[in-house]
Amino acid sequence: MFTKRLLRDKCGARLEGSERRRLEAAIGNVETLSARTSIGRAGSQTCKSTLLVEGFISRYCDDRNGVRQLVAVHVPGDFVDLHAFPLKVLDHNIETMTTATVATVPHSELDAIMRELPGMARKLWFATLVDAAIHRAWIFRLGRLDAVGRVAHFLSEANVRLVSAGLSDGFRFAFGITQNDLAEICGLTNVHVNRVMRQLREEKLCVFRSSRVEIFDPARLAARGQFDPAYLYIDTASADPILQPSLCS
Amino acid sequence: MFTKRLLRDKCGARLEGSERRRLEAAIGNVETLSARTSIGRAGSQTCKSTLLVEGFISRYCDDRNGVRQLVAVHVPGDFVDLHAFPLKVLDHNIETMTTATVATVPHSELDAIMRELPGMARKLWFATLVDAAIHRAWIFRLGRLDAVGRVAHFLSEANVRLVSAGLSDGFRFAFGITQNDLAEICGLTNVHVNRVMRQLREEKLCVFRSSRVEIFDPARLAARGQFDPAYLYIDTASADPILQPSLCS
DNA sequence: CGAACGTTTGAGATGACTCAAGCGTTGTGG
DNA sequence: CCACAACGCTTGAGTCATCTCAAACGTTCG
Repeated sequence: MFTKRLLRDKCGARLEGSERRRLEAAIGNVETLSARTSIGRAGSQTCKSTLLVEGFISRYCDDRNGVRQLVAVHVPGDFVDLHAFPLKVLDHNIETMTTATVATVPHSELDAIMRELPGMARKLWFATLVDAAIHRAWIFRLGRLDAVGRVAHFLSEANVRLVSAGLSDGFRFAFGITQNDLAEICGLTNVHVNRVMRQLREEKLCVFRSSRVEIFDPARLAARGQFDPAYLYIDTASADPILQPSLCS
Repeated sequence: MFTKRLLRDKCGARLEGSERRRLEAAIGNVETLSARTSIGRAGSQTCKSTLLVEGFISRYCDDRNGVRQLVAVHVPGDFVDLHAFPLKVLDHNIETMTTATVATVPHSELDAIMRELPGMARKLWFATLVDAAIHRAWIFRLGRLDAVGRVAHFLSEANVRLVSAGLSDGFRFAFGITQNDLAEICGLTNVHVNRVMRQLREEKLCVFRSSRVEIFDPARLAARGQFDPAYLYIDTASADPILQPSLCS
């Protein structure tokens, strides 16, 4: 089943079996896209939303000179552009960061789901609000942390989200992005990200090599980035305890 | 009527008369708070949401040393913490920036409204997604603009939002915040904000004096901050054309 | 009138940037 | 299977934007 991570821990409550089945039935098509494929452009109208099954997807704004600032990174299980369901018009661009498998859900199906399953409206709304909470954490990261702190904060966030998705054991995970992507996430230059990575390596906090992140000390990394996972609204009660170590005490 | 600006231009469609009446009927109490009064704390549970009638309210995160990063500023008509309705737990703090009049809506009333008026769920959801779009613009501002650009971008945003609320004529508006607030919004120090304001004054873009902002050239200010109002999702068709000049061509 | 608060200015320190070059890895076509 | 191109990573040197610390000034309000 290609949607086994579907919205896991992202709705404030587990999806009921019937809800998950209905959502999966709503999927129009599933396809695998190569890295750096555009999925949506700022200003464009849209009548479908995208579930990320595998890989990573970014949302970003271009500045006047074409320099990017990422505003979100999505992990498998995320409803990448569910906000486009009410908004209809995108205010930013969406692109695969890696090879990615995506499932498409027509907005007409979402309308039907909201009519048929009264609890789903609240759960889908919740999922978009978690995205907003992550946006707030990114604002904090850019506004108040230095370069090392920003990268430490982002990698801590990625780790917790990937643990929740079942794609990290809490210490290492596959992450096929580049130092340049990290720069566009953290509001830095790729040159400086490189120096930051060296520092994180020398301080024995983490390494990022050949598309894999290894975190030697999640608690110290989180402390360096002032990371507190509360904003991710992961329901620790419903989550598999083995996959939910206390990373940030 | 203290809620005449209620959610104006924030729902993707105008509120119907019946919807506005129902929402006003849901208001529990209205009170005027002095500046710097806390309305909600990170980590706290909440069972009501706040409509801002008059004044300004901030949402912010504290860093380890108690330094603030604002993640949102609300203008009259905003549903300040509507996101707390689905989320229930706050991930940040909320505080008045100025003397402010607020109306409180219990979540039980919002539940009732969503049952009674089927169109409202979508409109309230929309309003929270506009907040998220503003968050994204703030991420862009912090990640990719220099100090002058950040302040120019924020003041351009404030101007357009206040025009929409009927509180700016497109060139000047009352804004009872301090340079230190501006610093906490733009991820700068108050000393540097002061130098930025001098530069904006010398370049004849805008002045901020005795709690009033005057923008001499909205288009040039917007250009300096790479500001494009599309992310505010203001429905220009339904807005009063006199209050919606083309500020950022 | 005095206290509290916000604004303004200066001088020196520093974190991140720019530009430039070299190195390592990966994938591909001859 | 090698060679080369493309891409990403690494390092250095010099510059610049913003920060820190410190002090003085202006304004508001009780």
